Amino acid sequence: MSRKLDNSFYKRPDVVSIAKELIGKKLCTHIDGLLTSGFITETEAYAGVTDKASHAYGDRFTDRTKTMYLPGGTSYVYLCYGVHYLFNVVTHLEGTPHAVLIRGIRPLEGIEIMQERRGGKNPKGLADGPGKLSKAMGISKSQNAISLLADEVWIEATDIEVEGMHISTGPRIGIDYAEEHKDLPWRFLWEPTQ
DNA sequence: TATAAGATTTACT
DNA sequence: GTAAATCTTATAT
Repeated sequence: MSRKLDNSFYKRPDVVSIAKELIGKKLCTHIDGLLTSGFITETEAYAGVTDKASHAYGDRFTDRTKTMYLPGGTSYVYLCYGVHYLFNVVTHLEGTPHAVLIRGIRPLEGIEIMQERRGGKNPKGLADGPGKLSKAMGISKSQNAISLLADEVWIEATDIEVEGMHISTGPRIGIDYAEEHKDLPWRFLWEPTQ
């Protein structure tokens, strides 16, 4: 049974709400014939041309950022520091570079596969950062600009009780250059009640 | 054309 | 706690 999120979720205009609602959803990848999935625990919203922290601030349109201008429901995979891939979800309509950065997940299926991809580390800290997450799930540049409605990378709804989840907010990470925008509470973090 | 800095992680001191 | 790895983009020659 598929509970895959579709355009009615991704194409809404409020990227901050989408970022918050993605917490607790299930991120799945089916890459190189291997299935992995995990609960999304940490996201950040990037609000296109008006957000100084976004690559697309001021309507910058380059080979790298053009993916953010695609319609909602598209993946945006970006190579950071020349070393790590960061996975984003493009939202809203074509021509509006809104995106949600997936910063962390809690591994669910394919944990052994993730460990192997990450070099045999223990499950703790397997995918608790944007670069680690992408590596654990097999995401690389070949997953850039693909549809999240297809069968390679997608997000499913879950049965988690949203009301009961503890979601904390705070300023985004690693964007001190964004001046007055750096303190916006657009980072969402799921803290499970163990 | 060349240089600097970034939505990070890892290893070493 | 500090530094290195190493690709893309923006700014300066």
